[in-house]
Amino acid sequence: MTPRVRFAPSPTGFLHVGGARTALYNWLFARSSGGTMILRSDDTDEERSTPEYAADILDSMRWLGLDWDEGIDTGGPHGDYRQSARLERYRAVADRLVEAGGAYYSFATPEQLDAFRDEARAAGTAPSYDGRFDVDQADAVKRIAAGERPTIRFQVPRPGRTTFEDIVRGEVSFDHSQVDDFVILRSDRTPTYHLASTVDDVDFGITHVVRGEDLLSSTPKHILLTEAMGADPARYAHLSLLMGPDGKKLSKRHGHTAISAYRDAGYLPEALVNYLALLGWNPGEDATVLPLNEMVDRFDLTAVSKNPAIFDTDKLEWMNGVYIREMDPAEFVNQIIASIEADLARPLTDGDRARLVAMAPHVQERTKLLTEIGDQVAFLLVDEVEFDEASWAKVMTKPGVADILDAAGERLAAIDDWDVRSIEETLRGMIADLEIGAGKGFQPIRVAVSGSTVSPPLFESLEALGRETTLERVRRARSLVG
RNA sequence: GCCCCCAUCGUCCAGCGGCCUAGGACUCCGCCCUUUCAAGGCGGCAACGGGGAUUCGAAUUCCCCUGGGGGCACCA
Repeated sequence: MTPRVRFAPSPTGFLHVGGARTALYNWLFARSSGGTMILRSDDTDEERSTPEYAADILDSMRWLGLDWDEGIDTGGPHGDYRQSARLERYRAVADRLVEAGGAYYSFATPEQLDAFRDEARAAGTAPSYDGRFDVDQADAVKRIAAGERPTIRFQVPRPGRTTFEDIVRGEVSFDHSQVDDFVILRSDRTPTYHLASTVDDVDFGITHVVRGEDLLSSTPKHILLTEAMGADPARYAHLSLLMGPDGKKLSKRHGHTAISAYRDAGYLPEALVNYLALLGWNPGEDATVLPLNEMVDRFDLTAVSKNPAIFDTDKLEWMNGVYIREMDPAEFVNQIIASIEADLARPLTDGDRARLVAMAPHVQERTKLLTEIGDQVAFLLVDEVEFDEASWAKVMTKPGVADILDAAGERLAAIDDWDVRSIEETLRGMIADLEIGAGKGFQPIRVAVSGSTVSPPLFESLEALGRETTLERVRRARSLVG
């Protein structure tokens, strides 16, 4: 039997890094085992679900390069893969369970339940509801006819115990005294997560449930429900959760955790996916940077780490730099032109484009985030440079700067062919004649043309800038030096 | 409170009874290269939470403690 796995996000929020990692592990498992990847929408919470979140999840999945064989948008043999479209099915399962005696109408009030839980807690026993307020099912029909709206609860066999072999954790066991008679159908006859999710897993033939560890203690419920439906439970693999830098569960408090926020911050999907994969799995042979297709070859669900992992942006940033450097140069140019036009909110002139194209390879080498490119190349696109205060103070107030700028202006003006080679030759000749070092001789020119002590390589920058602009900027800086 | 999971450098991962004076990557710090900044090269700092037990021998097995995480809803 070929594996069938699913990623089943709830459209009550953006796709965040934790969810994306779960999706990725499901995807890697499917692709490495010749299995089927299914994308489902667990949207039974009408209140909190929104179309915007649903769209964000799809967009983010696609952006990351994670596709699916069946599911929302793509369809498949099981019809609609959104739970909101399958409500009748869940009701039918719940009703049949009541008929078969595996579930019961519950009229227990919230007050009763609260009181019971408080007492249990105080007594040091498990606060799991065991049906004690619903012993009498005989008049359930009458009460319903009279207008009461009960929930339907699953009857957990007690005493009892559910034990299963988790693929990443090994044997896990829960005593049924810890498992409450959980609600499967609410009083408004909408299904709870436990019901909808389990029914779908059974109906869709899911063989492996790969999900977050937060669902580990709900697993007995899902196994019990599956068995009550007369089906064989899937294999379960519970992934440890992702934490913030403070060791706490990753949340909005740690800043943006949405995948789309990383896209906007200038990360490459390849880098994000690579980094996420390494959070809890190691491909062996000290491999760190490896593309999705190579991960597929090496992926092994049983080798996934049990430790919770901290989402650490330092390493992600480094990896992003690696992927940027590995990018196809032409693709890099396209990316930066698009992103800079978006920043400037205007189309680039032909001259701007030419300058960017010339500079691109040198920028590509020193970029960690796509979003920082704008600053690096700003000097190529403005009419007049703005001088960074610290840079000016550091180099332009030194003695001899005026002479250096004068000499540079003079010699650069005399160049016949304005290219890197002659620019370098000229300026090196200048510092030799002036008997000064490269640092002392070149930094004033750098600040004059770029506004900062930090810039892409000098000779290449001058070439890209063009003779006129270069000379103009050297003159202006010279006049400001006094 | 009850239950479940986890425990190696600051972080992510190797290690699955002797090969460990614990390895790699990120970060950080030096040095080299160098026109700045990066990149790259070389080097360095840095960890088996504690206590028992098993064993000739434990990072590796078992138990307890401690610590961290998760769950205990008519949310998912």
